[in-house]
Amino acid sequence: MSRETAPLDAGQLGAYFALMEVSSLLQHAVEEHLRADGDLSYVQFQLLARLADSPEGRLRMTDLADGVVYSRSGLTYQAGLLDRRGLISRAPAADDERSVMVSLTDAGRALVAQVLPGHIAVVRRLLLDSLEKGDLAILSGVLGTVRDHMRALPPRSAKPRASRRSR
Amino acid sequence: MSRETAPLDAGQLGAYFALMEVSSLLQHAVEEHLRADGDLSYVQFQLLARLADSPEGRLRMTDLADGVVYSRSGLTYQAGLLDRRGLISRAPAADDERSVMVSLTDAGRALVAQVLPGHIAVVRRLLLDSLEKGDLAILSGVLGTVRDHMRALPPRSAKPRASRRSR
DNA sequence: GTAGCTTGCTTCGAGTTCGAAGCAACTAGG
DNA sequence: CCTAGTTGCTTCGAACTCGAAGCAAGCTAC
Repeated sequence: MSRETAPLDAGQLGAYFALMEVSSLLQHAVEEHLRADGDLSYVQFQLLARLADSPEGRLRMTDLADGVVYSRSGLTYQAGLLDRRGLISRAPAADDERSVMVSLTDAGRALVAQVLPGHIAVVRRLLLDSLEKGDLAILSGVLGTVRDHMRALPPRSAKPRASRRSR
Repeated sequence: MSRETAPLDAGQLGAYFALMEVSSLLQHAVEEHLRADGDLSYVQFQLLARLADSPEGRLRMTDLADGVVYSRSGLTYQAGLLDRRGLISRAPAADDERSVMVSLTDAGRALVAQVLPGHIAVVRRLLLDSLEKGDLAILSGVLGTVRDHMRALPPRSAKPRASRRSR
């Protein structure tokens, strides 16, 4: 049995399981709140939040999809919903006719502002309150490293269609 | 603005985002592998693995659903699929006619054994390889605490239907 | 320029998800 | 026992998700 596929020891298993379970529970809790408080799904909130966070309040579809780890077709669907509700608007990019720039509308920005406090409260209650101050720093440090590591490896949404980087 | 809803500082935000992003990326990667290697979804694998892990190789539907943070109706659906493929079997519990005991079949156990090495390899490559030995222990310790904290708070699947604890 | 590629997005179909409502088996209180 | 409440699971409908296929705009090399 190679080193790659050798069984995981208790610590490794524990970390992996705990990670997936915590994120899963947290997501469910957050989702419940967002639905009640602003009639938003978790994905929708993520999209709006990411837009609100971006310097210009607008992003290309692809960047948005990659940001939230989401399929492109799924994004088209969700963008349709958000557009219909007047929370975002879409327009072809000036420099590239193919690209669609998604912008947050005032209503969208207002909705984010409306649900954010409750959202934060949930995250605090479930995640942050059970962390010591030191733990928090460690957690974000460690997970940050992991994320960069992961992002460096596989192109998620929009993987190269034919050729790979090296061939 | 109350303490509960005050904005999160950079460290808190970083921890929260990193957590959700890492789990999301990891899940997608694992899912891809499981699909290719054993025609299983992530949920299905979790269900089988949990059964394989249980002392008797069998569990009640509800416990299974709670274990993987999944809706009861969703579990019924997935159990149907797994049953049809001969990976699990279902039978009413002896002591309570309402309960359904789910058992792993030999085929199910074999399939878990088949996909496990690859599964481990993916987890290792994406998650574990980017962790220092010390980080790993810390991560699993911290997340373990968080999980217990979360589990203690809200009854996820199967929340009280009518009355609440206090009224 | 133009043929052949790559890229950005959408459409489509099939499969999956959830919560609400429903049904049967247990349980408590009289 | 009966009645009312609770619990375990399934059914149902509506919504969401994904990847494959499709289409148009951009790029490259001749």
